[in-house]
Amino acid sequence: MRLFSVKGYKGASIAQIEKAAGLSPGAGGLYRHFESKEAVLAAGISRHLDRLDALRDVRQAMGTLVELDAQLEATARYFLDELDSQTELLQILASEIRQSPALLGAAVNQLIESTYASFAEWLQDAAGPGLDAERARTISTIALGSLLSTRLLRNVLGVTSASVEDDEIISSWVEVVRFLLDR
Amino acid sequence: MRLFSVKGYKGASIAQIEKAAGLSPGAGGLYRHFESKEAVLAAGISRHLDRLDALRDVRQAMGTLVELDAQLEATARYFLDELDSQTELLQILASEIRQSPALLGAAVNQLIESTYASFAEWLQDAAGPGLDAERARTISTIALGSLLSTRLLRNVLGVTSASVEDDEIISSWVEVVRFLLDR
Amino acid sequence: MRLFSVKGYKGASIAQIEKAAGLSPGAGGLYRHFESKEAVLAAGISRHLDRLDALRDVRQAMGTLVELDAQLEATARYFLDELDSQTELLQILASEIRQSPALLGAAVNQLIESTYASFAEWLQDAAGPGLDAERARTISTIALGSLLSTRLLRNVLGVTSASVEDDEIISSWVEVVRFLLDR
Amino acid sequence: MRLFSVKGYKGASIAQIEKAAGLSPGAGGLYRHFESKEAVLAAGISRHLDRLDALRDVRQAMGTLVELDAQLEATARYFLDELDSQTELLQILASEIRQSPALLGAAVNQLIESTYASFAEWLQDAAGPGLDAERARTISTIALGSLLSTRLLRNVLGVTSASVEDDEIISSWVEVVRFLLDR
DNA sequence: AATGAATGAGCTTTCATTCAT
DNA sequence: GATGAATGAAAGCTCATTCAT
Repeated sequence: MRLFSVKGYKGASIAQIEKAAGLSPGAGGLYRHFESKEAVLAAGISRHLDRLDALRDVRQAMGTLVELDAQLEATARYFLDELDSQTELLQILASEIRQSPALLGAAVNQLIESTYASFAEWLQDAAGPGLDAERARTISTIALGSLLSTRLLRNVLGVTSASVEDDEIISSWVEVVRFLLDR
Repeated sequence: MRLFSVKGYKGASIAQIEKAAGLSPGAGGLYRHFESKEAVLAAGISRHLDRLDALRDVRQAMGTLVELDAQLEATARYFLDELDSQTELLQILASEIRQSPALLGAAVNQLIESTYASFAEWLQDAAGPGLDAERARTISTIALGSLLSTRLLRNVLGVTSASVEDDEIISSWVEVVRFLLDR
Repeated sequence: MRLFSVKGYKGASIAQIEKAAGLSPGAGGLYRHFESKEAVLAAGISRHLDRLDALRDVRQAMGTLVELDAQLEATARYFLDELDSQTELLQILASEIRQSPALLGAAVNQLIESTYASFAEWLQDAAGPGLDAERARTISTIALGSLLSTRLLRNVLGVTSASVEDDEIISSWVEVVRFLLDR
Repeated sequence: MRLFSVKGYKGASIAQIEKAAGLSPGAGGLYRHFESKEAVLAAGISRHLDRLDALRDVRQAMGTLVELDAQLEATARYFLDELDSQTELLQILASEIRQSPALLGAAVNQLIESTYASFAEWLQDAAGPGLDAERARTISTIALGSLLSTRLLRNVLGVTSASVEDDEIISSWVEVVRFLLDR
């Protein structure tokens, strides 16, 4: 997966993968373990997805925190950390989604959709019955999106310049979510 | 550029590019016009960048609008439209940045950095002297990031599920920026 | 011919030849003047051969000299000079003779055979009736060959090391030819 | 090496080499054994050079012969035979020396220089202290050159016409060397 | 289970040659 | 007479995949 993320699916040759796996490069030993190159990618994606169950429920980040601000801050940090730990997967998805939509489409949707939905649900719980589902969904999109964009820019698009500190982002982000909830 | 964005740099063969350009595929006619395959990409990136001057100054979207809400809404719509019109470029950047950082690095930074900086400046103008540069930069990152993420998800990562309507996003986004400015 | 001698027939492209001839490279302007690439080589060879009439008669080198030693020395110097001035042709012949034997075979034979024969005749004249044709031919081969080899080594095989001065060679060579004649 | 000598380095395609080696032409199977086309030539040259140790010491040709004439005749025949057996190498050298001077330069010098030097040393031994090194070197150049030229003409330049029999050449050549030594 | 070797297909690039302008 | 452009063919080389050992 590291090779796929760095060199792209086409750019990572079977020989390189074999070498990285401790097999003799170019000997085809990989085919004892995978049916084809595409199966290697599929298996890698699948393994990444298994680890993603965690991200699906952003709520768990809050643990036993009771204060809203603390809950939100924990959520933000957890979300950013999870995105960072999934950098390889995101890079592969961004590169190959248009070549293998069937294989990768499910992965993206699982990664993003369930996270957004989970946070929307939490928002509704936190705000009480005054917040309808659609609006909760909108707030979730805006709120998580502003965090997500920092990671997509840095980890996927390779933007290095002019980044704002995470602490700055998070403290303003907490205010914004509070504001959106209170309204 | 369409071929590069759909199939990736390695996946788009010279023969396919020639065919798409009306040349006989595989005959190398392209080399009368470009020195190498990489030069084709460089020229395409360069041409895209020339068109990006518009995006650099998000302020121009507001035109003669005087009311703050209207200004912000125009800005949001303009930003989203520009991102949509640069879909190809974003897809290529996301796919190839790790292979050709020298060639593409400038493009990403020009596209993103100048836009963020420009919006931060506008925020300072709108908020008056109470808003320092660092905080303006933070707000710009959060605000534009939440819009940007919708486009990166849809256009780059291919996320199709569960998108919220632009109108919903924008109306909440305007409120958020107002809140951040007023505080 | 310079290009052919330096890069070989295959290595010298039509575009390079056009450029060297002041035509725009790759435009095919050369085909107004020659029917094919091979015709360019043929014309070049032909032009070189026209200049070779001189070499055919080594006798002319001696001019009005009467003393045998002086005649021989003049012959040797003339022969070496001619070989040097035909370096390009020799390089091309050595490189391409096996590809275009029909085209180039005549050239080599004209260059060498007539020279050897001419010197053999002169030897017979100089030695008087005691020297039969076959032996004159043998002496010519040995004598001219020892001069020729220095040029083939240096100009065709690119041997740079350990060459003996021409003056040394020539003075011993004159002695050798005298010895062969006198016997 | 046969292909290189007949068609030249550029003219011998990888596909032809593969075919000649029993591989399926154009499949690139050769690249499992050589890094590049140039490496094939380098390996071939290197293998030829290993066999050239013999030629370096022309003295060995004389074996236990005691009579000078017999020694010289054996030397001449040995030298001519070695040159004939290195025809391929000489043809390649003559064709490609100007394209790959680094690769081939060593080969020519090893082939020629050491042979000339070795014969010069033998001449000094045979003539006694009256023959200084420079003159021995000159004689070596003239004597071996006259033999060499017959092979370069025939094997490298493809001259077919008017060759003198080896026996004729050798018998006169022995006389010449004797004369040069005795003087 | 692993490897050296092989192969069909395809890649980027070069080139001799042609041709409308 | 010269040129920009085009093209069929072929070059060197890479690679996913197969297979006997």
